[in-house]
Amino acid sequence: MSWTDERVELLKKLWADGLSASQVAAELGGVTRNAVIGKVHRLGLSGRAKTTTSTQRARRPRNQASRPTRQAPSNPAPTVGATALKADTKPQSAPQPKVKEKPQHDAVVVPISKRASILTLTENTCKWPIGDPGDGDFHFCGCKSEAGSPYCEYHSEIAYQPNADRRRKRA
DNA sequence: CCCTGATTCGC
DNA sequence: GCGAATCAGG
Repeated sequence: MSWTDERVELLKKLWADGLSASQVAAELGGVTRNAVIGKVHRLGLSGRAKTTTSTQRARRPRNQASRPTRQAPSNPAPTVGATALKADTKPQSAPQPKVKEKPQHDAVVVPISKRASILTLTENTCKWPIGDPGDGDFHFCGCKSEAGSPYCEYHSEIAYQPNADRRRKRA
């Protein structure tokens, strides 16, 4: 994937918009965050606002040339539907409503939607829709989602909530 | 451990 | 020029 002008434009736009390199990479598709960062640097727009402008990082000392030939990780191709939000309920491990409440630290915070756009969604971002589709204010949760789940911790519970009354007289 | 960007270097 | 590897900080 070469950097076309449009690609670069979008890159700059997203970068300037405050999106992280990984976000931009996920949006662009076909590129890793490293590629994005590299490109950003080459373009000369590093450090848009504030970054780890502290220490000088550690420059490559040397002897890194001995790198095995493993630069082809075969792109797994992201599956972020950039058009329709298909309900890919694919709980491979059967989402059993376990009662093992795990009070780790704090309560599950949620109402903090990152206003994630359809493009910023990745494999590990909560795809919980917020707002009305079609409405300009429609967005997604965007929080960190559990591995294998399209939603974050909070929304997963809602999504996989066991039916309340299933004693519907089934034929 | 997850993420972030930064830098260097082989291609 | 490009991007992986690696680093370093949060």
